[in-house]
Amino acid sequence: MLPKTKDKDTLLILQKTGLSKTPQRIAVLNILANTTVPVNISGIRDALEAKIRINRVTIYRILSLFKKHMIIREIASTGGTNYFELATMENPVHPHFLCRNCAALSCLEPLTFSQANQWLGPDKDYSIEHIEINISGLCASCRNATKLQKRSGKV
Amino acid sequence: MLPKTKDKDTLLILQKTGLSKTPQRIAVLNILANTTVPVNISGIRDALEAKIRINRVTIYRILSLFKKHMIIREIASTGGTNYFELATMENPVHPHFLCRNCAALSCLEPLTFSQANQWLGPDKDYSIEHIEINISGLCASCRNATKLQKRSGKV
DNA sequence: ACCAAAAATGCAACTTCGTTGCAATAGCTA
DNA sequence: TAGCTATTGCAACGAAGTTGCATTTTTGGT
Repeated sequence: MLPKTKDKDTLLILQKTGLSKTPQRIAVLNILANTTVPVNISGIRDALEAKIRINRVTIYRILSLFKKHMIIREIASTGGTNYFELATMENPVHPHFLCRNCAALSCLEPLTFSQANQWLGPDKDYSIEHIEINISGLCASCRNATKLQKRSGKV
Repeated sequence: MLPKTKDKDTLLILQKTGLSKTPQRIAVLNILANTTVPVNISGIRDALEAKIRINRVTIYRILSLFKKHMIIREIASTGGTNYFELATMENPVHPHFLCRNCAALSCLEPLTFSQANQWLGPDKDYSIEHIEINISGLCASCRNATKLQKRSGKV
């Protein structure tokens, strides 16, 4: 994942995004910036517990705010617990590896599809058992609906 | 997804897997076999409501049983609601498209990584905004731990 | 530095989700 | 069909996530 980020940098992220610099937001962002692996909500709560008094509702609100502003990415995983990671230019979208035994989620090297073939080569340090590809965006009908709305001036 | 499956076929699936043919299991399997898109739990509950009296706990148990026996696959999606689809040889692992507007999940053609490059070509019927790749299996340390356990005869 | 407006947080309550233990019921085999 | 075993239903529980509202904190202008 990312190299360790200084607290100063996380303040900059908030500033650039135009979000107010509250202690809670800084704390959450610091956790995401200084972890080597993506963290899920309970991991974030645990990490915060030692550092700051924060309501669990606030964590949810901060995470969805960060996600909305694309400061962080959410990583889906079967079983319901999703993970979060910092979304910076130095940390582009990349595959993840979820161990079915210890449930640890680790980051793999970013790869283009053309690289993927050779990348999925012989002996990697994981036993790959399942590859899941999820693509999202707008389906045809929603895209058309959006266009129509724009034409007619609706929001 | 799959072509419509006859009720007879779903009975065969249970039989081949060695699971008892209860009305509840047949009903759940029929829903998964006769949908054109993957369904999430609430979709399954809605579809079942009209057909059979079934406890919600039973649905969870049946789904995890089916998953354990690899009759179905679980598809992760950000936001927490996961989807399920039939896992047959005619329906191999394939990418999915999640519309961020209507939340409909549809199936894309199965593709090898080497095909992916050209497949992600110019005008598709989706606006692709995000590609998520999740790979799972065993990480190095868990794999080694498993080996050690096997050697020493532990389960 | 201070003050007012706006924004963010905390709190309480609520809904939904998923799980577990146990009793009742239904499926399977002889 | 009788009896054993597996499955389902039920009740209860804990965790997850959301919402409305009161309180506190940021922010920006003076």
